[in-house]
Amino acid sequence: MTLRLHNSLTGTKDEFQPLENRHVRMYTCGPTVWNYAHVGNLRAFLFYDLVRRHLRVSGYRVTHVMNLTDIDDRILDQAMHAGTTIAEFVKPYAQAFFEDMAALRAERAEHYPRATEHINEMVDMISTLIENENAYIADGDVYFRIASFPKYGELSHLDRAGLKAGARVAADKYEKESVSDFALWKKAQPADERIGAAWDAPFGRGRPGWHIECSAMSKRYLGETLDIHAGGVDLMFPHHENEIAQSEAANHATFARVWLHSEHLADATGDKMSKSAGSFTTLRHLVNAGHDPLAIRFFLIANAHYRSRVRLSPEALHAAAEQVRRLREFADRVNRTSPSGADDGELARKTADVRAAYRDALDDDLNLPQGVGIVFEHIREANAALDAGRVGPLNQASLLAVIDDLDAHLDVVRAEEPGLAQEVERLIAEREGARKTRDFARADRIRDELRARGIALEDSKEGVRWRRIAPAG
RNA sequence: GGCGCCGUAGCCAAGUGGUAAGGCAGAGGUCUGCAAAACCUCUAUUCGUCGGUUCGAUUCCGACCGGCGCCUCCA
Repeated sequence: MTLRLHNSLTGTKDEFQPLENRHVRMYTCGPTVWNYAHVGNLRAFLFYDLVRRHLRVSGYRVTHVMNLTDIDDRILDQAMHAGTTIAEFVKPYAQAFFEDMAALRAERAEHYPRATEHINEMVDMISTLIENENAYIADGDVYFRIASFPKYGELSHLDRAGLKAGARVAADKYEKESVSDFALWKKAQPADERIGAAWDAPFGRGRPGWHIECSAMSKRYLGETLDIHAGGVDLMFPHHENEIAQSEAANHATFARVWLHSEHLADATGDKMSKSAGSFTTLRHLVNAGHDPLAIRFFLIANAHYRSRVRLSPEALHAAAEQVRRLREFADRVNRTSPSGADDGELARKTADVRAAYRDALDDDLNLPQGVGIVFEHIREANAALDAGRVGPLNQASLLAVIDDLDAHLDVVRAEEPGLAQEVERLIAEREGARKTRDFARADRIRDELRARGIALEDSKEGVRWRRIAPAG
């Protein structure tokens, strides 16, 4: 099967074909660094990670750009209150974003452009739009003239005539020609100067509107036409719609050929997780509550398909952690096996089928949950074969390949575990001594102590194994 | 009001016009000094409700009930 992706523009799963052979240009909407990212944001970012990983697995070279929005109204407000410049205010949150991404094992994008470092590109694009009469200046602000772009609304399939009258459309504060026209540039206010949020431009000193950064920066790093543009569903309108209008009006070229949108993460009550609504959870919250970042990663990308809503719950997180544990357990076991007998032909055939089915699941609009199910089913059979000693050298190699296939997307199995503390080794040896003298009370006491500290012991024919678990209690 | 999504076992969840993957939780068993891990068995005659199309529908169509999203802060 070839890769098919659900394109929001067409509303169907379409066969994916980049413009340039074997090379994909992808732009994804990154964080606005005005606060810590919440796990809903992180779900979208890990979705981008899944896309790029599967593209690479599929043999493409990927140039992936993810922006950091380091100027917007919220940042201005917060910096103003904090009495700092926007650059200073944003710093810890930008750093936290990269820390979160690393903790969740997201691959790094090729570029992480920041809005404030690309003011020139934005000014150039706005100038072009003004020249083309797609934009106009009104009292020092610059607006995009939606009436000049007939395709407007094509992505979100919104009929502007049907918009709820007055819904969240602020009363005309400026001299806009139409309420739907959106700001490309906002005139500098005296307070903006104090916090480093104003720049010179031919059309007046000010700061960029929200949408223009993505149009300008994607062009700078990826050219006029993107193969893939991704983001959360809530960005479809107006953000992505506005990006299309700006870019296509300025460049006279298709902006993005495939649009991917990931669904929301809901909070425990089932409502959308949202900062403004006050109900959101950060990665830090979950980690402090004892959740393993890798279990969180699994939950966010493999518990449900990216286009369906998921509800964050302790039960779901626990189930994810158990699945990660089971995968690691299996990989470890296959690694430890020293195959003695001949290969099992039936097992070999099934393993090959599973690898193909897994690949097909991912090719079908990145259906990782289905892929995971396919692999787990095989793990049960493989474990049974392992129990029966029916695993030969080729079987072993192909079982490891199944795990590698899965881990190319999941990346939770090979992630290294912390080293074994010398004290733990000493305690294990001590317990072995006790067991040899059949002093089981002492042996059990040592095992219980380790368990309380998050180390589980397992006795097997090959010796004592240990692994990290959530500390008891 | 406009546009759209969802409703599958106790929980999470995949899925197909031909008779329900997988995981978690739970019960019993094998193995073990006891455990753990692993495996085996069991846990939805049924996919929100009611109609329709069809030889056959969870899957297509319609209505209804329930939950949710977007309609210029938002991943």
